[in-house]
Amino acid sequence: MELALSLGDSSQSLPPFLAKTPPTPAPRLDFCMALGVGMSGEAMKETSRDRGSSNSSSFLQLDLLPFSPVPRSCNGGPGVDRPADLSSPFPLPWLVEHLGSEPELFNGRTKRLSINPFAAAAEDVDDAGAQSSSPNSAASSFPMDFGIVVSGRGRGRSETEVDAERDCSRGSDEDENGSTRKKLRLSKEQSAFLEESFKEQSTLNPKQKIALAKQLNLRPRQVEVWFQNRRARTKLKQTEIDCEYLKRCCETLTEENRRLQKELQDLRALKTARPFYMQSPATTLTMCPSCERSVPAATQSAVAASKPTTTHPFGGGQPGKSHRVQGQQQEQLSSGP
DNA sequence: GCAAATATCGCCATTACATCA
DNA sequence: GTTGATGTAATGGCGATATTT
Repeated sequence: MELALSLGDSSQSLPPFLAKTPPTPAPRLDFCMALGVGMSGEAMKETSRDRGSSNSSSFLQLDLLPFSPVPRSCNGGPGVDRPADLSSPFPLPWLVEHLGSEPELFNGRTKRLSINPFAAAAEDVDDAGAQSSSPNSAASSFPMDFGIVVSGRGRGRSETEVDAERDCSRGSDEDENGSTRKKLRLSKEQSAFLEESFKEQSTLNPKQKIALAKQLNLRPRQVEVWFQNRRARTKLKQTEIDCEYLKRCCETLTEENRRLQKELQDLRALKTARPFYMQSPATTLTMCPSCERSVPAATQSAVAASKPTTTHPFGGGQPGKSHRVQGQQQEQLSSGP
């Protein structure tokens, strides 16, 4: 599954695969999301390691969040409101970029596919950002002090450097100034956009992460962490729902058990009062599927005779769901107090 | 072809911080 | 102004998987 984010007039400047969807009635500036579907989770994982299959997906364009932020730092520079992507015939450069791309070489050999596209993307993003992005730009639409710390992973950088960078981004408690990094809260717009992205897909491949981070003026690691925490919240909520459901099931079963115990007690009392009733050979009890009460087969057959289409003594339920209780209940009834 | 080493990713538990009552 | 509760960004560890050596 592919998720592409683009900023600008959703009715224009779309690649051919996006042109399938009806354009918005009136041109306007907003976020566009291109979502490639038709791929399983495993396939998606696979795709994240091999971006070459992007063009086999079908895409769906979504218009999202007209209030979504338009980081000025992502566009052509000070005073330019439209992002650079708008001028491109393909507003989803990272998507187009890998249509038919070949595995790249690193130091004379093929690098891991999971690294290369990411590296290339990071480089591209970095390149784009280098000329347009000002990490701590005061002109940013976000009331935050985030910088795009999209690193230059990829060609020309060693894996050690890449690793050190990830470790740095994952584990460091100190920023470049040596001061303890404060916890930063995402703006409502950023959270809303991430939420919309999460609704479309709960995991991101490296390129989507980069693209999303660029759109939101966040570090890719922040996007990654947000999705991880969001998945955890979803799971927790689902666990609570499941727990509640099981609790209700338990209560129902407890009540049912209580009812059956009482019924058994009644039957035993009945046996004591009318012992001849139990002298008949192997009485067959049938469980009513709707009311779940056991009834003697005599009653059942009498009713069944009048309603030949069902074995239900009360005229309801399905024959196949009736529970025939033989022997065991007979024993239970016989071994009463 | 196989095993060890390495890289990457997601999940999880936990911490740390911001916000609110 | 202080405090405790709550929400959530961020961290570190671990296992699974893929790739490289």
